[in-house]
Amino acid sequence: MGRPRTFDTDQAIEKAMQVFWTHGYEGASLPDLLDGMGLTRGSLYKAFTDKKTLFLKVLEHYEGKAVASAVALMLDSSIPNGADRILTVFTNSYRAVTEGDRRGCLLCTAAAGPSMYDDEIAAVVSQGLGAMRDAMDDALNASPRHRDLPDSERSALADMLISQYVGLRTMARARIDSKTLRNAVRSVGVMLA
Amino acid sequence: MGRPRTFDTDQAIEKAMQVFWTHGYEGASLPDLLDGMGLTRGSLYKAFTDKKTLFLKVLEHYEGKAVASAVALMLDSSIPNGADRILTVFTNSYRAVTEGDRRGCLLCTAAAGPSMYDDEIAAVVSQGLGAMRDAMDDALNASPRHRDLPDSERSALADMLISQYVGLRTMARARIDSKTLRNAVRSVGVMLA
DNA sequence: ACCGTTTGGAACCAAGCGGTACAATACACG
DNA sequence: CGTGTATTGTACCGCTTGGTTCCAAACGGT
Repeated sequence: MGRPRTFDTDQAIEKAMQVFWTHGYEGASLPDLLDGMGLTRGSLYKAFTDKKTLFLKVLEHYEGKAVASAVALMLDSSIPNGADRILTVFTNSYRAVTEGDRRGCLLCTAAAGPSMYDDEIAAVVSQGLGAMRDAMDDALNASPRHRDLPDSERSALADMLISQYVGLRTMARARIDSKTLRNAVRSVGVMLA
Repeated sequence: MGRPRTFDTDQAIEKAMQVFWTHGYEGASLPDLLDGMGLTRGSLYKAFTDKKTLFLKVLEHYEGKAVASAVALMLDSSIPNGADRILTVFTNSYRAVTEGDRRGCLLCTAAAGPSMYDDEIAAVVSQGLGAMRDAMDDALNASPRHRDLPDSERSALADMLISQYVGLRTMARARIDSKTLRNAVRSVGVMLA
C-alpha cells in the first residue's frame, strides 16, 4: 500500500558511490548527490536517513563490488602464482589511471580524510582495507617464493603491500605523474618476483 | 610609522601549520585557525590575504622544516649506508605514531584531499613529494646493494618508496592498527637490506 | 604634541551546508 | 470508485563557512 518507489535503491546507491568516489565524503554536497542520483531531498532522506548513513551503505556497496573483486582476484587459483595475482591488482590500479580514472580508491580517500574521525566510518574502512590485506597474505601463501617464509615475516610483507596499495592509489588521486606510478608498480613486481 | 605587529609572522605560520596538520586544509575552519594562531580575523586577512594563501605559506614552511629534515637525513653521509637512511625515515614515521602523533604527513593528507584540485596547491605538494623521492634516489646511490642497479631500476625503486611512504603516513592518519604499520616498516627494512 | 598609518576586534555579509516540515501526488487495496 | 498510505517535490530552517568592512586604539615619525 502507499505510493511505490519510482527508483531502484541499489541503483541509487551505485550512483551515489560514483559521486562519493569522485568527490570524497565531505567533498560531495547534497546537491551533488541529488543530481548524481537523480532524486530529490525528500526521497533521499526518506530512503537513506541522512548523508552519513548513505555513505555507509555506499562503503558496503563498494566493498561488495570493488574490494570483493580484488580479493577474488587474489584468491583466484587459475593464476597459479599468488605473487602474480597481487601484482595484477597493482597493475589494474595503474591501468585505471592510464584509462583516465584518477579517482583512486574510495576506501583510501576516505582513510585520508576527516571522515575517519567518525567511528562507524573508520570501522568499515578499516575492515575493507583489512580484507585486502588478508587476501594479500593468502596470495603470498600461494607464492613459491613466499610460501615458506615464517608466518610473521609473510604477514609483515602483506602489511607492507597494503600500505603500498594505499600509497599508490592516493598518489593516483593526487595527479602524480603516471610514470612514477608505473615505476612504483614495476618495482613491486621486481620485489615480488 | 604606523602601529607595529604584535605577533610574529613566522610563529603564526608555525601555529597555523599545527592546525592544518591536525585537521587538513578543508577540515580547518577559520575559527579553528584563529583560535590556534591566537589572532583575529582582521589580523589574519591583513597579514595573509586569505585561507588559501595562508595554506600555501604553511606548505612552504612545512617543506622548509619537516620535508627538509627528512631530505637532510637521507643525504646524511654520517650514516654510511643510504638504505639505512631511508629506513630511518620510515622508522621515524612509525615512532611518531607510537608517541601518539597520528597526524601523518601534511603533504600526504593534502595529496589525498580535494585541495589538490587547486593547481597552485597541487604544484607545491607535488614538489614536496618529489623532493622526498629524489632524496630517496640519492640515498639509494649511497647503498652498496643498490648503487650498481641500472638507473631506471633504481629510480623506479625510489618511486616505489615514496609511494610506500605516502601509504604508511596515510594509514597512520587513518588510525590503522600500529602493529600493521610496524610490520610494514619492518618489511621495508627487509626489502632494502 | 600631533598626525598618519596600521593594528586588533567585532559586526556584518552572502552563500552554502545538512536537515526538516509539509502539502501535493500517485498508487494499492477494500 | 473512493480511501488510505507512502513517496515525492519544494519551501524553508538554523547553522557554519570563508570573506569584508568599519572603527577605536596604539604606535612611530616629524
